Amino acid sequence: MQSELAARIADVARRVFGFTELRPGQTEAITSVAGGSDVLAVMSTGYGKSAIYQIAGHLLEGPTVVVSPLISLQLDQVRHIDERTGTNDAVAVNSSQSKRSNHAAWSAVSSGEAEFLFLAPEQLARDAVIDELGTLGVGLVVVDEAHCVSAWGHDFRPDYLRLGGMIDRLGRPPVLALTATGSAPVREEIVQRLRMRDPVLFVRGFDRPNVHLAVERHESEHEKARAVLAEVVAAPKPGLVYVATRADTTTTAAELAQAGIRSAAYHGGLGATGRRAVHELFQGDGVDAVVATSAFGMGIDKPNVRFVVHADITDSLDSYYQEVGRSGRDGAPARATLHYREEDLGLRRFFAGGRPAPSDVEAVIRSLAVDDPRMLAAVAARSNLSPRAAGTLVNLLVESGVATEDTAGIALARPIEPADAVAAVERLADQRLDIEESRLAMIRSYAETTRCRRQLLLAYFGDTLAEPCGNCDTCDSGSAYRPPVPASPGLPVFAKSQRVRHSLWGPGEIVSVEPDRVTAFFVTKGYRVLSLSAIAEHGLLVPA
DNA sequence: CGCTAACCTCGTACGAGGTTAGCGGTGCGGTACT
Repeated sequence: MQSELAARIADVARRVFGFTELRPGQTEAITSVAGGSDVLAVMSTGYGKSAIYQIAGHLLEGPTVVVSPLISLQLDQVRHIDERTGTNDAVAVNSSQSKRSNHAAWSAVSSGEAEFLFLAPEQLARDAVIDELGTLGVGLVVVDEAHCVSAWGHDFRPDYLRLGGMIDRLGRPPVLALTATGSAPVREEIVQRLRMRDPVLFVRGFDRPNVHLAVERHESEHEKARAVLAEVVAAPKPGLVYVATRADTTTTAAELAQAGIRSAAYHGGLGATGRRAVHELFQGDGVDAVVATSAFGMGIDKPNVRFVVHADITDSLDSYYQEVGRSGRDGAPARATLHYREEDLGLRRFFAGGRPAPSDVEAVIRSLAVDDPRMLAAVAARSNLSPRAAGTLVNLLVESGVATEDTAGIALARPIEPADAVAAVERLADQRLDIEESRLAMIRSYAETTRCRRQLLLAYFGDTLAEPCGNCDTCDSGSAYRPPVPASPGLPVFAKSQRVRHSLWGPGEIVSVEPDRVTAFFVTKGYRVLSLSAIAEHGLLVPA
């Protein structure tokens, strides 16, 4: 039975896609998906995540829906699959295409000509799309770049948080979630939001030992800018420079050009044409450096990126490692340097947002007290809010238990005073701010540590590196090799991934263990570092 | 939260120093216009 499936996998891989060999992890993941299990695969870009759903999709009855965050990414994937198979095996439906193309795509899927349908979550949120898919009997739902669920769902693209309900409405076919990065809390949130059932977890190709890690600390903005320029001028090319604002992409790119570096600026405001032009320049080695906001990167699979320089700190180690992961994919030496000023954390705090306006919460509550229909669009219209703002608030209300959402729409869980709803939403928003602040604290500890950076980074992602890596600045300077604080006898013992309970912060999970302290992630508080002696003294933390 | 530009105040009566308002990321979809 098992070998029969293995033979079918090998057959589809070779016959349909021309793959002669699959990598470790790929076959296992395909086997799990084809056997009907939910799967979360955390694999670096270039490892071959796409092959998993391409082969599994063909093994399962019914079309495969691929949820993908960017239209440009969807079109790349469609082209890629169609070129490999030499057929119209993949299609996309989105707002960038004409009605006619979208109609043709639907026809190709319903006739069975196309196996793969690429959609953004906003498409899947439309009733007409769900209804159409319902008649087709979707065999597999793939959520590509699944970390977007946690990174974007809460405020930026609220439909990401609603994917779980949408998949329910499709009759719960197997779900395959794919991402290149995922700390334990991010993985957990993906599983929970997508309502995955007993998911099988695959983690492969995460560490990039060839990428040298370093942090340079600066006092003044001016000094930092000069150091960034000097580093990029001297570095082997090509590479990426990440900055925090759109304005900085332009000024830094101009300064690099002045220094004789072929460079281009990139940010979300450029428009589709400008963005494509920079992508193509970079991909074809037409520039030495792209200076970009976080908009640049998803879908980039360029092997020879020699450096990723951060002129500003990111909002989390998750984002940082994702951006760093764009370097050194060919295995040759590459450099990742973070230029750090404590003051730069302020902008990240601002981006983390604040509490929603009480009047907006009240408007949504009042709109839910009115008669049907209570679909999101109607709620948005009645509360005089944009669909996005309304979606964010509805997500908060549902999560705080004030409202419920099912296929019939959104409703109040019970009658509630608007002021009480405001208070409930504010509690949740504050909790989220606490968590964001704690994620910031974790990248700050990466920036400020004197121990091995890679050990700290991998520990954050739940990986253990027994010895200092030998390829980061703290290893170069020797500070990483300073003998660790010896464990004192009589201190409590915790293990990585262990479930715990804190007397104030409730349930959590141990992220990493050091001789004198542990880092844990608490659902309501985010990351906290606790000293073992304090735990012993006050009995604050116990196994759950 | 922190930076910057623009304005204000004080006084060495034109330049230094203080105060404050505005701004800052990620993309989908649909609509209105050329």
